[in-house]
Amino acid sequence: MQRSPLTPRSVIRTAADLADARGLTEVTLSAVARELDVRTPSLYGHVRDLAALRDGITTLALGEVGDRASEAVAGRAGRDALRALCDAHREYARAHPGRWESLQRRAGDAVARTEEAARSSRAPAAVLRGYGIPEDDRVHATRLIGSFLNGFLHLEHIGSFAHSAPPADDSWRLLIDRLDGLLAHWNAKDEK
Amino acid sequence: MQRSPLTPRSVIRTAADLADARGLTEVTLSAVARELDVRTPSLYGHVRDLAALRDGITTLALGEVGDRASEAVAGRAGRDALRALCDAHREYARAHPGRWESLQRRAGDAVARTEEAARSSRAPAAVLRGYGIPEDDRVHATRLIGSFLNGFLHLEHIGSFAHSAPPADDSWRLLIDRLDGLLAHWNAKDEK
DNA sequence: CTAAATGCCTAATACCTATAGGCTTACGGC
DNA sequence: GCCGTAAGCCTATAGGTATTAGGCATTTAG
Repeated sequence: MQRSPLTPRSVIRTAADLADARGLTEVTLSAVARELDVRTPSLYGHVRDLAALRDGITTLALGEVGDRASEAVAGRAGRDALRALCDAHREYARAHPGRWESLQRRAGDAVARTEEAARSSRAPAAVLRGYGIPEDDRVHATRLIGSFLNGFLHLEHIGSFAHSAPPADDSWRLLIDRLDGLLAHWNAKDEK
Repeated sequence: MQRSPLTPRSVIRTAADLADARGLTEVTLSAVARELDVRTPSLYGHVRDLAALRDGITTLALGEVGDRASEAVAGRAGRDALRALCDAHREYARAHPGRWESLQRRAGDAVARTEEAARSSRAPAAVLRGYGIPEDDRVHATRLIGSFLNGFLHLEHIGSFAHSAPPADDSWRLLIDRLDGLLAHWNAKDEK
């Protein structure tokens, strides 16, 4: 039987799919090798080690989520853009729980220097540009959105909202609009 | 040499300390056993398995952070209380990185039903009580604070803020005050 | 004083990562 | 067309991990 040849890309893709299907902790070289119908040591020709495989998943996810966010934000501004940005992340987290998990770990230094990492920060920056926030405060606002997005989705993912009413969905809509208000009146607040 | 006897508590404490010292992923039954100068299988008399050990760390951390938050919040209100709550969490995350990490995982169902879990939700509730937020919106505001706190500290922990100026500290102060403003004018916003 | 229970131990199994070294196949220079 | 080489898989092996089974000594209870 013909097997499609192994490549770093195909190995990492398989690992990412496995992560989505069974959780990031189930991603082992053994499991990936089984999936590819290959012996474990054969993978070492394509990825340096397990850490590199995980960093690969992280980089892949970073690029994917960045792309989707950029697409979602394109052509929108203000509240619409903010909602689209947040929803894009949330949908990605739902559709690809394992890939999302891979974004929640401390990755190798190399990951931060990838083109994917740079790409993933463009959408939030674009959204904020529409709010007229002073240059100096932009980074803080970026961190606010990042923190909220990350925190909410993470808490939702680990089930923190699961056992209390109302559904997380309600909070999601409401809080995004509150954040929109905060960003829209960022400067006004100073005058109080 | 006299060894202090093993108990579920002492095993979990040792595991938690190990997590703080070397990271949660380094917490293995082997490592804990080495630390306690005991053979690995001996631990099974005190913890069911590795998952239970991890859940034990999570429960311990939940209780500790909840206590510190409650202490910090006691006798304060409004912005002071919010700052104290946030700082208590941040200081705990810094002093006990491994225990903090243990709060970021999907824990067993049993953890959510512990007394510690209930205790840990009291401080945020107390803080919000001071803001005059309508009953129905309390839970959303709680989730906002939880999301921000969790997200910010998590991103800081994995190093997301490390390679861009200004220091995370600046954003921390500023964003907490912004959130205070948002909470303080929670109702006013409706009338815009 | 003895029997049971407690609490640690050794032994064994089944995975896992990782390295070393061998076999097969395709391909380019001659 | 032949042969050396390199790519890409393989087997074998070492060492670390969780977990279970069963043994032995010491403490505790009757």
